[in-house]
Amino acid sequence: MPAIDQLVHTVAARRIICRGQDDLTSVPIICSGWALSAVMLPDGSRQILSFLLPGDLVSPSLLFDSKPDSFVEAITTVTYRAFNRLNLRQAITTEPAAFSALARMWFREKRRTEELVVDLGRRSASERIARLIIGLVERLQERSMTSGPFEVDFPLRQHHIADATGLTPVHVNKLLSEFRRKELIRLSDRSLAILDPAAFRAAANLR
Amino acid sequence: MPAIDQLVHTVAARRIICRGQDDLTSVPIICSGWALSAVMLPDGSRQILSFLLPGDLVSPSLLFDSKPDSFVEAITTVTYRAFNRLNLRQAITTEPAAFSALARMWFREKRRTEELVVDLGRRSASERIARLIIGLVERLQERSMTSGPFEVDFPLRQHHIADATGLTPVHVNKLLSEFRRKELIRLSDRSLAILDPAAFRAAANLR
DNA sequence: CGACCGATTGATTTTTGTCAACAAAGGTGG
DNA sequence: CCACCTTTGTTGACAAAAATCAATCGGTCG
Repeated sequence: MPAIDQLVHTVAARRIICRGQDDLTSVPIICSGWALSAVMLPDGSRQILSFLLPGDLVSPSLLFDSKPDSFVEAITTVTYRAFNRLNLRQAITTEPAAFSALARMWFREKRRTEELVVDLGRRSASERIARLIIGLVERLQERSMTSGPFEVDFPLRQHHIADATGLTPVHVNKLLSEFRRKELIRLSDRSLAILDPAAFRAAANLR
Repeated sequence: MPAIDQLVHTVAARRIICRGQDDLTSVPIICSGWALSAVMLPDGSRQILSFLLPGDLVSPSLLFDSKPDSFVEAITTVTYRAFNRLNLRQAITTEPAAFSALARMWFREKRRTEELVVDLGRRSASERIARLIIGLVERLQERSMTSGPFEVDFPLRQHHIADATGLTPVHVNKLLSEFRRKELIRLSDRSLAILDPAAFRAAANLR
């Protein structure tokens, strides 16, 4: 990744944006598109830690250090802006506002990661999938990235859902089919609609 | 939890030290004993997020905010020191050394949580248990809390291991029995020894 | 003593993964 | 534009992993 500040970069779908091992001189912020942050295991399987949407800092912790075996990959075509790492770090230590902004981001990320731990540790496969979808829809709503009341563009493949929920793609497929059969959601052609929000939240064990 | 700074508090095993909902005026640091941080689910099951050993700050994020449904519980008798939250926060924003100390703690915690995500999402039950045990032994070694080369005091009950690894106590029991049968570990009377470190690490898929 | 907690074990069920086959969609190079 | 190849989604049969249920037993603590 080039180190030039402020320049907008474009990455095609399925390409890697950065790896934990890279010594990063810049911190990317997503401008458009979806990305994922994941850990690769030696056996070839992987665990997605988070999905990154426009406005997301690519791992706040990258400000300080990198992480082994973790990487960020584009799901759709992604554009991002690279900010100078040292400059950001400087801003954080000198400006209180920047510091608390960072603290808030860290906080949100931490909370999301811990919710993921709870989901993976203590919830059923269908709960995990439903919660993942609802969480993403809520984040898209916050960004006004909706195409209808409960309808959004949804570029994830079933294997993304599998890698995020700790399941196999085949099993994800079967459970999504079941959600469709029960008319809780509609999902086709990269478009998702939650048809029965109340019932779907119930399936996710929310509210 | 009283707000008096620097005072050492004592909590009996199985008692709650603090809850996320509490508006905390102080931040506890464990002086002796083991504690756990966990999330409770409505159905009564729970997910342990981390075990706290002497020297650990009870959730660095408590410096800024609290978290719903998460709580800290004593496993053994625990003593902790309560530090004033605002003072600590002040120190962090004014002293660079304190700031980077906090950043490092945050970092370690983040890394551990993400490793937990990977374990829960992508590893088998026996790998999870072995990794949990090895991680704890390593942390105890760092603190010189060992009673032999690969031997430590180990106050966890099987249900603690179950709640940390997202398994049932019954299943944990069976897998621990298998580790014992294979003579990888010895575990009885709150004492743990890793008899065959190489084989046990292999079971954990480490190194 | 009696109640509870924790560990253990076996039988059985549920959940999830694996394997295999196939079809639709989409991109690529000729 | 077509032929080919890869990716993605789908389905069914079967296997493995883990949960559930149930019973027992030994401590520990009022």
